[in-house]
Amino acid sequence: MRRMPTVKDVAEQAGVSVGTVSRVLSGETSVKPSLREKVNDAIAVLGYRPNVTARALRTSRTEVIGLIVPDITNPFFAQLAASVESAARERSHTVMLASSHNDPEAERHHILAFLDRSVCGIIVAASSGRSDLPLELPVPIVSLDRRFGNYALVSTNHAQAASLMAEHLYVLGHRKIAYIAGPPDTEAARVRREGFINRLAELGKTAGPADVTILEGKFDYDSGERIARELLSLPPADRPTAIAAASDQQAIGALRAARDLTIDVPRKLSIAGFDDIALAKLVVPRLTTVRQPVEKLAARAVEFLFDQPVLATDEMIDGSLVVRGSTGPAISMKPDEIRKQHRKRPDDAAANKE
Amino acid sequence: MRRMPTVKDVAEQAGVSVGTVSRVLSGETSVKPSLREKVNDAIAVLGYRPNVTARALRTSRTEVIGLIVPDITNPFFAQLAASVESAARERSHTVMLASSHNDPEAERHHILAFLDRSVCGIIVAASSGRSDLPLELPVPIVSLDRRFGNYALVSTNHAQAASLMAEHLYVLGHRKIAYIAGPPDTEAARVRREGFINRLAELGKTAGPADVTILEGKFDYDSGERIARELLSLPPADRPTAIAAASDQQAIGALRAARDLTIDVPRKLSIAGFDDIALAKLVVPRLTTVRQPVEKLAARAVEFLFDQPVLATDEMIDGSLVVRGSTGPAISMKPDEIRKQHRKRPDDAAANKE
DNA sequence: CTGAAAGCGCTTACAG
DNA sequence: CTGAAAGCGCTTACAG
Repeated sequence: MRRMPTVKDVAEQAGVSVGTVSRVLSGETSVKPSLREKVNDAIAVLGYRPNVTARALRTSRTEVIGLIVPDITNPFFAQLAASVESAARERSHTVMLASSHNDPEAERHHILAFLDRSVCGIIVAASSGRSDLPLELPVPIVSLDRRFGNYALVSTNHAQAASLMAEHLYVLGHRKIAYIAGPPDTEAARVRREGFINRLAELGKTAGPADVTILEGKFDYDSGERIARELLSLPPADRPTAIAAASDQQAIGALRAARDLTIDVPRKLSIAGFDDIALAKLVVPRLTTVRQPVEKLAARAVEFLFDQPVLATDEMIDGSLVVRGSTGPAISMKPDEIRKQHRKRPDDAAANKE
Repeated sequence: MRRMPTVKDVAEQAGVSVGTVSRVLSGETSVKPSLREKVNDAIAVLGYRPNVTARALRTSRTEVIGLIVPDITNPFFAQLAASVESAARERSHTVMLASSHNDPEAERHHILAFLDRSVCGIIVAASSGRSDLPLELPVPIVSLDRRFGNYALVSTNHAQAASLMAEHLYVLGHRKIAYIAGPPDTEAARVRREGFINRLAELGKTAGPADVTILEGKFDYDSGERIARELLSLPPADRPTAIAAASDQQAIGALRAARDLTIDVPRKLSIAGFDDIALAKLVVPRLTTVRQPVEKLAARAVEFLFDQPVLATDEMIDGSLVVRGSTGPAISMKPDEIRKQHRKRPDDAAANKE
């Protein structure tokens, strides 16, 4: 519990003024090498570490980035948080992480708390609720994955990514498809959903229309399981042959439901997710999904904070299809029909992994 | 980007001195009600928010708790982090979260960064590597789940919890058991492992010894999958009838391996985990595991910071067995034998869930 | 009960 | 190139 050494201590030890100490600390080139050396020695001897609080007060600038995610318990956001931290570290910035528990009130609270601590920028993956901040912010802010207020958004190209999945299922011969959407008050959920059905509609003109049912839920396991259970308790003739979900968690929940009802995936039912969380390749069968470019997203969001406010435009990064074991040909289709379909879109395979 | 109002602005607006403003802010009772009201009005009018940086500099005290976890991407720690945040919020404290990526160097770095920001206390779930901090800390620090240095530890009673699992498997008739341990440089891994084999040894004296093989891995999915794959590629006669893992992630990896080798769980092989992460009940079959009392752990760790340094003794909280579908009777055992075993420990059922 | 003043540890014009 | 001094926004003895 000793008192920490200050610039004053260092100055005394080195026989210079505090101004000089401060200058070598900030790397000013104008300091005479002999003094610089003395100061550095003193710093080493005393084990001096600058007081960032004092520095922040003086300069009203810190090297910490505030990050808010809707739910740190969601593996996608955990991954995103880890990636943001890495990206920040590369610029030798620290990140303060807060979880809003999908509560706009908590979100607002955290933003204010960050501001109180004079973070140098804020990245927020918005909660589902309608959120807006009245006051003008003194620091750059950017939305990540889910738009917050009207701030610029760095996200996966959800429409493109979702269309990849629509295509995949259509080409496999599915014509009766259920889509488990995310909460409609999130932009990502809306865009994914539109991307999915629009592509399906387009394709419908080429090789026969597909029938798609949309069910809304949250992004979590439980929603997926509950909704899939409902869908699958329909008489077999009315059931979809494929279920696409707006998140891997939902898809894994759906997998669980199919399993409980002893419906064979992918033989009788295809299930696909969105995100490509670590778990996707561990479930049985392994989950076909769309990969979000998490590291790139995180890196761009961090860069955004530094580049502001020159560019304030949204940025989208393409997702990629990852085909694994949970999707397969539609049951009603004969093998040669499938082959025919596939020939129509030979580039599909390029996007696959594993 | 407006200048934020300060105590001085509030003082002017209210027609009092800054000292008085500060006093009403800190809730001092000595302020005359009429002045207090004026000040509160001024605060409201200006939308004043105290500058926590200045306050921290002056008092060298903040209301933020630093939390370091080895890997935020691990669902157990994500859950732990969320719980710590809740507990902190109840005391109107904020938490700064950092992930060490299991790197003692990063861990050290983060602790110093926290200290630089004068957090009021630090909770650390230690990385696997040998970690120690030379300097005396100016704030209380407590280990959570995994001991850091020599600091007091709040953790699940790993020995008790692991013994619960040993018992469960033994009673089911398993006599050839593999244990996937965690990294031996973590205390939790060592204690779980000892708790498991000790209890098995004890039971061995009552109804015949059990043969247990120990394999070491990390706590993650991949380790579990890799180790299980090795184990299960032995000739059937040499295979264990049950695999217990030191984490749910390992167990889920093992489940995956069993599935790939088309070994029926729990018919031919029982698999059990440790933690009870959200996912445990979603895998197929649902995972039998030991639940760690995450909320209680988090709450105690936070309290610890406030009570320090009066008590500096370790605190352990019991875990509980959660029996689901991934464990069953050993294949070699006849049903009536199992029933007999179960009668010996009728209290076992009380711990079960679902 | 309240105001004036010192000081937390820095940084940064301003002189020299 | 370097030192002395002001000041960031608070809190808290110290007077009165």
